[in-house]
Amino acid sequence: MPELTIGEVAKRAGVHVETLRYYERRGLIEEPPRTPSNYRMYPVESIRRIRFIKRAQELGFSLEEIAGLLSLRAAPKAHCGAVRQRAEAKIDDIDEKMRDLRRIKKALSGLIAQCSGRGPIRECPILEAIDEDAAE
Amino acid sequence: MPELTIGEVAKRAGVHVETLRYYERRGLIEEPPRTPSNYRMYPVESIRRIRFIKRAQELGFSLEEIAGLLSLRAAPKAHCGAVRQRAEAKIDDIDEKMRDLRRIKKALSGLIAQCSGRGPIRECPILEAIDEDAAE
DNA sequence: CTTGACTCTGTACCTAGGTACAGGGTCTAT
DNA sequence: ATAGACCCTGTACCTAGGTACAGAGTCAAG
Repeated sequence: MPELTIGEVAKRAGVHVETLRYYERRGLIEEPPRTPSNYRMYPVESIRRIRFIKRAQELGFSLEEIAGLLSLRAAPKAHCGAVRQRAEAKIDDIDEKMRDLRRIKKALSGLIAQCSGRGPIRECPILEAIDEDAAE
Repeated sequence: MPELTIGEVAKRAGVHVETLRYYERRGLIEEPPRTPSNYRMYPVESIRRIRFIKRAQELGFSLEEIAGLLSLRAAPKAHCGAVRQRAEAKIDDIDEKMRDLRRIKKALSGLIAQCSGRGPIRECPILEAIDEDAAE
C-alpha cells in the first residue's frame, strides 16, 4: 500500500510541509488517515489534488474559490455550467483589474509627459500634479 | 492661528483618525506639535499632505514609495529626474501586472472554450484541464 | 458639575497565504 | 542505544494598510 508521509507529498507536489497542514486546516484537503504514532499518511492521489490547487491558484483563484471548485467537483449532481460560470466570473475580475491598471498607467503617462526630468525638485510637475489634482 | 485637531484633519482629508496616527508612525507625516494637554494640533498644510498621500496611492504607489517621494520633495538638491524615474518604474510594474493578467485570461478563455457548460461535473473539461496541465 | 464627544497610548485584530518556531515524540541507520 | 532526520501540536510571525478596542484623560455645553 503506497502511502506517503507529509514530507514526501510536499516534496513531490512542490510545496512545504507547513503548507499542507495549512491546506488541511483550511479544508482544501481532507484529513488523511494516521499511523498508530499519529503520522499523517497520504494516498498518492493527494499529490494530484495539491497540484490542482496550485494550478487553480495560478489561474487567479483564491483558496476559498478553490475550495468551492473542489466541493463542486465532489457533488455528483453538479454540472459543468457551474464551473464555467466561475471561470467566466474570474475573467470579469481580470478585466476589471486591467481597466484599473490601464487607467492608472494613462494617468502616470500623462504626468511623465509633463516632466522634462531636468528641473529642480521644487518645480517638478509630477509632484505638483499629485499635490493638486484628484488622480481620477 | 488656525490649527486643527486630528478629528478635523481626518474629516477634511477624508480619512480616519487612526489612519493619521498610523501615517505618523510610518513616518509619512511629521509629528505635529501638541497642546499642553497633549492633543495633536495640525497646521492646515497637513490636509494637503494627506491628500497627496491618497492620490499617490491611487496612482499605485505603496506607502513606502510615497515616503520616498515625500523625502525627495524635501531634498533641496534632488531633481526632477528622480521623480520621473520612479513614475516610469511604476509604469513598468503595471505593464508586468497586465502581462500576467493577459496570460491568465488567455488560459481561462481557452478552458472555457472547451466547455459546453452542459455536461456532468465528472466530465467537466475545465476541471480536467486544471487537474492535468500545468497552467502556463 | 456632569454628560457626551473628543483625544491619548498601547495593543490586538483583520485579510491572504502562508512561514517559523518551541517543545515534544518517532523513526532509521549505525 | 543514540544521533539526526523526520513528524506532531500550538502559537506567533510576516506583508500592507489599515481598523478596533480598552482604559484613561480632556473639553465644551447646558
